[in-house]
Amino acid sequence: MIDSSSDQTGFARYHQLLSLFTDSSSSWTVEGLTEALGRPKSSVYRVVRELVSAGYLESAAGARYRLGPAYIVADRVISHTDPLIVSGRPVLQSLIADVPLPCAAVLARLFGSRVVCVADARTAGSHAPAFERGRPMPINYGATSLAILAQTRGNKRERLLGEAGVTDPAQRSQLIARLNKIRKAGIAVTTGEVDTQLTGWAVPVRHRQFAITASLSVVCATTDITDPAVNEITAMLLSSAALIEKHMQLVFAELSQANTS
Amino acid sequence: MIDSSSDQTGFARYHQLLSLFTDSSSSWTVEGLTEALGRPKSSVYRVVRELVSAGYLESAAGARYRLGPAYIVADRVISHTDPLIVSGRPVLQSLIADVPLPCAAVLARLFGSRVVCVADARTAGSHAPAFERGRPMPINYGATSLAILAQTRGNKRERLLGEAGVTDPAQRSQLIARLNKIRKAGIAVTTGEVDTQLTGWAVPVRHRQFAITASLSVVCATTDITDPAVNEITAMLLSSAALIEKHMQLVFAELSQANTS
DNA sequence: GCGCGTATTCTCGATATTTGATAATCTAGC
DNA sequence: GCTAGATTATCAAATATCGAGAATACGCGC
Repeated sequence: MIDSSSDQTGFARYHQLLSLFTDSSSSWTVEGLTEALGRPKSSVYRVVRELVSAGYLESAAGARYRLGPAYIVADRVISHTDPLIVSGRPVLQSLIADVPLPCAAVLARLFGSRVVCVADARTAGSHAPAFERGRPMPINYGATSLAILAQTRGNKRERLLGEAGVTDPAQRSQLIARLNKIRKAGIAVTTGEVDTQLTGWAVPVRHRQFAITASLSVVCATTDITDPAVNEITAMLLSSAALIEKHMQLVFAELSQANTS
Repeated sequence: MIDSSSDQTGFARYHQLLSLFTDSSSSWTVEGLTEALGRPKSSVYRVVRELVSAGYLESAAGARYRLGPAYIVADRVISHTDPLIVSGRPVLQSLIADVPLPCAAVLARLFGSRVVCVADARTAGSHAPAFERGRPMPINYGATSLAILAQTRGNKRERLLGEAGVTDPAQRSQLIARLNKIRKAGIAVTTGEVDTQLTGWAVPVRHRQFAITASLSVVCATTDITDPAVNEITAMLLSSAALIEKHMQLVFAELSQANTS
């Protein structure tokens, strides 16, 4: 497979190669990379060597390469410093503790034209939802994604819908109607859209100055749900999201002060 | 601060900038980067823009930038596919469940001239050890690091000692004597070397074909320790390490088969 | 809304870097 | 030790980067 569409200059040269490493293709030989990128072996070797010495790749068994520990290190820096994650993590913990069912809590945000979970937590007996930390998911279904998409408008939303492949006009207007409802209700609820057995509730999480567009969700087995539990979940989600936003505001205020001093 | 020592070519140009983002300096303005890198604003802007569009950086409040979600996504790929992590994670869980004290378990490996934890687990009542996932630690003290350093020899060890700043001859020979003892004993034990209140036990974890040099540790509060617990911990560590190595061998066999078919 | 100061992108010729075919070297397995 | 495959070195041509300065976009206060 030869990718001749985009050019091979600047960071894209490295990014294209690194993007090839996925769950299903987690290690590559130089020969494989050569074919996938459509470039000569000597060039691929040079790029690989540079990435290895920076820790972004490392050599594995059988003349293969895989992603290196630099990512683990950077991920920790993010986990410790990202305002959304730092503000959200403790709230996720208390949220799953307070929900009266086995459940998972998910804090997710936009990444390009997809949604990625940045922090999650689960009670002991719960099922793992498809939204797990670091896994990019489609933006156009599932409560977690819809709660994010519902916050967008105008050009940005158009771009997202286009990149998500929502082209059919009927499908498109149906989705937009759904998003409007979600925006009005302040909460998104979906059953079996992402995980067949699970139901998700999601509310928006925002911070204007940080330019954060995110969502907070609770996911439970559909068969476990009771009416009083739904009421509790809804209330807890809303207050938890408010708590996260408030905490982000604190972080922001500290940062502003640090900047001026 | 101007860094004019190493050149600004190839991936290093991006890596140097990305390396500036740490726990204590998790967001930068372009002006700050300009000073830190000693390059003109227009060049820094270009590099930043490229990294933002790849998701390696993102813009934050107050004209600042921080590490982007690409790292979170890549970290998940590693967590799901790295043979050491995949083989080690379940073992860490059963290890902390079986140790009769509140404790943490740490799976760590070399990264450059430092040691990085790649997976950890803790029982409820335990203290968090300094070795946490993704945090680079010195190679020349603490059971976790020493168990790794003790596996090295010759030039590689020399390089590591040099880069760790072990230059004083007395200090150096003392360390080497320690490493030899550890290698003979098959286990490293240190008390209060990294965390003042904690004691760590660490055993080597290896895989020849994967070129993996790692260690598996248990860390407990020093005051909790009892003689029978020490015996149990030692035995469990050794059998757990063997289990991880065995599982990695399985992964390796599968991979080999996949390659030839 | 309007204007202002700052943040960011654009422009473009000189210059350093990347490129890639090939040769040389290293390495692991036998 | 030998051999096949993996990796690095070489070098002139092609190309991207560099950086100063101009132009534009953006956000905030009025």
